[in-house]
Amino acid sequence: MDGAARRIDLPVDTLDHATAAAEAARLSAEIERANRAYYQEDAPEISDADYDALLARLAAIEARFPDLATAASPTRRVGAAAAAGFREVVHARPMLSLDNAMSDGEVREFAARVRRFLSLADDAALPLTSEAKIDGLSLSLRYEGGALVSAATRGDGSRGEDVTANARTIADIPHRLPAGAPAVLEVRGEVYLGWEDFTALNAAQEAQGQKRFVNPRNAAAGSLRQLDPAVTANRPLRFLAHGWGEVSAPLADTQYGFMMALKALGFPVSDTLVQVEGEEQAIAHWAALLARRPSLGFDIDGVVHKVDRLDWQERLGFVARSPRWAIAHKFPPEQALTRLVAIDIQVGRTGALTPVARLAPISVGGVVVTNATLHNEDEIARKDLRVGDLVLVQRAGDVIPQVLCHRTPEAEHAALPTFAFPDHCPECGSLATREPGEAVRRCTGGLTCPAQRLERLKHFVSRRAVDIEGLGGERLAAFIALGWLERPGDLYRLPERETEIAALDGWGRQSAAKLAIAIAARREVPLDRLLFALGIRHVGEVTARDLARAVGDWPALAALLDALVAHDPAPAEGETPERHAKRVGAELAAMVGVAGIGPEVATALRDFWAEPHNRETVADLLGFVTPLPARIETRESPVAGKTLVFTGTLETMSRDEAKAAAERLGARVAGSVSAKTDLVIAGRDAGSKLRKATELGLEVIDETAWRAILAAV
DNA sequence: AGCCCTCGAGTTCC
DNA sequence: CTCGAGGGCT
Repeated sequence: MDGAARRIDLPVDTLDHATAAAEAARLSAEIERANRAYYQEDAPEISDADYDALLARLAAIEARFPDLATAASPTRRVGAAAAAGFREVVHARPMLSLDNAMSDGEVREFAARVRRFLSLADDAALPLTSEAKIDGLSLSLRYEGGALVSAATRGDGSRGEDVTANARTIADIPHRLPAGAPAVLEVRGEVYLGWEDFTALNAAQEAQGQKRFVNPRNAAAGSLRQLDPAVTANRPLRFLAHGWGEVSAPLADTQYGFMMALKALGFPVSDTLVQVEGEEQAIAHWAALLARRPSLGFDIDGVVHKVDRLDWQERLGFVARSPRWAIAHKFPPEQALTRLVAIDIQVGRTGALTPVARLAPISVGGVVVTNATLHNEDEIARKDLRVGDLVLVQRAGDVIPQVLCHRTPEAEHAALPTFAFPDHCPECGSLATREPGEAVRRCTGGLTCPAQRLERLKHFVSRRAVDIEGLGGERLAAFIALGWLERPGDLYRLPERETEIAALDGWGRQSAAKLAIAIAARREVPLDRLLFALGIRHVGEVTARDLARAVGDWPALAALLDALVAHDPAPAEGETPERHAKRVGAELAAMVGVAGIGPEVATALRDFWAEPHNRETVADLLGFVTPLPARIETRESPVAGKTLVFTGTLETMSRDEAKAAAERLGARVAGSVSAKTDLVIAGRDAGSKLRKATELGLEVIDETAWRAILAAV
């Protein structure tokens, strides 16, 4: 940003035509350069604010001298593209990630899990497919009536970026499918760059005085996310299909058959794809590909094994964000030795003091690593890490660097001082303590600690919480320093200061207006997100969602919280404080009555609400924000919203499968029978739970009736 | 009481 | 992604 922001701009209306033309040319060049840095190298050279300022200045000049506004001007091209940006695409079927296996043993466990879930014998045949896992980026191609209509990146799995124009420039991707293709077909695969093409691309980049790409994966990512498809067209990107999303008519009844059908339709399919009889052959294939890795010509980071039968895939379904019927069998990660230069302490939003290793820069698996988390004080002690040590570093799952151990010669290591973990917060100086039995040491400063205050606000605006765009850590910190921001409600007061913000260093009128819009867009927030955003201890995304769905809306939640605070029984005769806390915790959990919320979480909820300061913060926030009632799944099934209990042995499906099926139908599955149970499914040899259900007069059905419910939906 | 699984919290790279 | 903790099952 050198010069750009500091340059003193003359008012546009005082410029003569020649000066304006010169400045417009200079601005255009500067914007083009920034564009290249941002889009092609994924390495922005100037801040968004500075970029906005350049663009705004150029637009102002062009507005006064329209003849300077050529068709090629960045205000046209970038402006148009930026307005559209990359459109968001909602995936018809979510794009999931895969569970990882780091060893042969974990692949065998995967196979055992699958057999158990399907109620197969331990030695039953389990046909799998196995193929190399390419280190590129996932792409979903949607064809309607045989024509490519959209191409989207994975994004967060449910929503990705529309890169259709760029995908059309990739030679491996068919624009039209032959007759006979399904009316709707979503093909998923990987976009990547081969080693030779990567080397050539970097040579070309260097020849043009541009930055080299770090690795083929980043180069492919940067190339696909070009705003100008012409640039993508010049990059030799390749594509390999490995799966599918929505399909109007099934193409086969096995994974392998489906992939062959895609091949017949013109999609490139990996020549490493094979059908195997079971996990042992899959493991052998993994070993063979590890040996072939150096001669493949492109990066792979493991092998993917999938259950071949599609009817089994369907039964297995999904857990959290990954399918139960596939596993990524990773290759051993690359390791490297480097020097531990320092250990810094970071303070998180809960006050947790986290040690971070500062490392002498070292290339591991194609990326230069300089930092790595050390988790906590015990971890440092366990590995006996000392500043000055030579340490072994690897990138776990090829992403996050970790320090494995030190490899310093003993005499040298012994001479280094042991690391003394601070007992005071490095940010605010407050005492930092450890709860008995806990691994983390926490700053006790609470909101008086500037680090905690900032981290809590960062959490509030983060994508998974309230999701206010354009507010990063630095901007938040600046607002806090100005005294404009202390608690979440203050965020909604920022738009009142729009003109003041526009005048700040690094801001412009456009960026300030954009911020005001982003904030205004979040005056209605789904209750679950809002609850998560409050940052109550132990209440993360999932718990917040479960709780919000259970209570429904904000008044109901507030009533529950009030009731928790009101529940304050005195200790019984001779009851120790620990026992008392435990008993009350259990009582609170029972009051909440939501699966997954036990004594600890219930107590955290009460403690949060018992704090007058927190209630004020929430009241202040609700002056601006309307919580949207959590939408309750009202699926068309007879068990939606009901609590089910399975008992006895099910003959045709495992307990896990039954539970997953019930949850798909919107039911909740509990472990024990109580008055809250709506329906009991009794299998063979049902015992005490069935007796209790009969005593309580609950509805009880057998497995046949249960299957009928499943079949009816 | 002990085990397994899920969830929460913190972090890295770009 | 990993580790630790909480919750629920056996």
